Amino acid sequence: MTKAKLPPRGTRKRDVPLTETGIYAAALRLIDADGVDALTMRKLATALDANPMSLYHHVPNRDALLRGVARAVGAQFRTVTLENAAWQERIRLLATDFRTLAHRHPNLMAYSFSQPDFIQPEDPFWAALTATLDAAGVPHSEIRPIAALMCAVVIGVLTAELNGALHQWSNLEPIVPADGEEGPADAGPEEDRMFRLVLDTIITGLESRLITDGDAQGADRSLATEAGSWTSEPSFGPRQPSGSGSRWPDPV
Amino acid sequence: MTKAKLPPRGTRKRDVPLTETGIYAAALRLIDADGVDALTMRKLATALDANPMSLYHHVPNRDALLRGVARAVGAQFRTVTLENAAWQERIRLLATDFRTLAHRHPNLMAYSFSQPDFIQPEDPFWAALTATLDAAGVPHSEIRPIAALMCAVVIGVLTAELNGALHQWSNLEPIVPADGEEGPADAGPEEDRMFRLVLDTIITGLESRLITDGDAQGADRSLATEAGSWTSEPSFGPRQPSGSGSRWPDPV
DNA sequence: ACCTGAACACCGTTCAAGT
DNA sequence: ACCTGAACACCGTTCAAGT
Repeated sequence: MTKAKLPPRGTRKRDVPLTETGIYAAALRLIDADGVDALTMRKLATALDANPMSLYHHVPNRDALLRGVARAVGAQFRTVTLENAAWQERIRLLATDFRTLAHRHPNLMAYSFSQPDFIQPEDPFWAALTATLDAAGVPHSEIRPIAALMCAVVIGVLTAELNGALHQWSNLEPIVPADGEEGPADAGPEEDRMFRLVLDTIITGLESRLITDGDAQGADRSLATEAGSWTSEPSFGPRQPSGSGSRWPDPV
Repeated sequence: MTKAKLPPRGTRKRDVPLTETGIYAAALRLIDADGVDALTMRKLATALDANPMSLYHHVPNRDALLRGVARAVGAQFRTVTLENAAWQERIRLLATDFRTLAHRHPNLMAYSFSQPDFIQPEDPFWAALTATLDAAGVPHSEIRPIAALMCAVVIGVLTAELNGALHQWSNLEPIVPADGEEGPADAGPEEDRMFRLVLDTIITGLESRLITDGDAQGADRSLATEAGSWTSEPSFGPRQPSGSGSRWPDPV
């Protein structure tokens, strides 16, 4: 890297030739800031201090650009390490990692979630999910449909969380304003609790189905004893993923 | 513009002044045909045989137009009649009616599902859902979060069905082609089965939670005896909503 | 009151021409 | 090989002017 060639004057943003990955990185920055719709080939070019038409030398078109950004970000996440914990915990870990990624780049993920090819058969994520369902005792013919449904469910809940629908729906039927000022506080912990609630509910539902179908080979411990109650406090719970690799973004 | 001046081709589409509802109807036709992104103020105007700028006299802008179309179509559905069946069946009915609407206008609903204000507190649908959860014995403080999560889950599954993700994910890991030609057939019945599967799973999960929390006042009958098995045939099942109002669109 | 033509400020993308 | 200016075919929307 030749540093001797100093930029002409002032803040030149790019002293290096255009690269596909560099274009993706700049696009991700713009998407994080203003959303996918606001990302424009022309605005991206000026952010890169380049001519708009130069981009087309590295990226076929805008759609391919977005796909590339989504793929690059997804690669951050698809390297989930498996452990030999109970399948319930492994599913929880996969889902919370998914959610962490959604929190990190909400604008991009809201777009990615609407793309049908967001999850690919080669993804380590898909392999981990299907392997977990297999370990749980799901019959082989049902593993892929169940995995697909779980992806759809988690994506649906995350989409509703990201666009604010979850929060708005939970607060429907506005309560009459009492004397004290009870602001709706920050949305964070309540949505944490709701996410755990869906996860627990579908896991419990899966367990029931596995047990009903005769002895399931992998589901020997019932979650009934540790099932959270309706009235469990949002501030803490026994359902925290036991720090086995799921790290949460700083509450902003 | 006098009537004597006819457009070149004889079929004049509009001999009546522009109306807000007429604009919505024409917009819905275009959306059904080509999707929301392809709906353009200019194309809509030519479809109505009007000047593009005339539309702005009845509709503030394109966003308001789309909201209006979504609201008009949603009103078709939000008049769900409640019965006094078991809460499980009532939830199934609400969900399948939702799905019927999604099948009738897939392009529009794929857009509506991404709008956070698609479900409003005044909707009969929301009232029916919360009343059903209340009847099931869900504690009052949890009714709205649970209803919100069920909406998010159903919307997630329907979105994945509409954009083909559900079908694609289910067919991941391509099977080695055996001797016989086992084509993937039509996507319809398999997705019917998957939709019932999610519904049953979350209903079973809810039942478990209700029973675990001590006696739930409304859940006296267990679904265990009628719970479908993993290997139930897709062609029929005991889970059909008993013809109590859920009508399916003609399989196209 | 309702409609309209012209115009503005944007888009994504093509293409021939530069170096 | 990489880049670029000009241009094309679209957008949503504003606005002054028509009837």
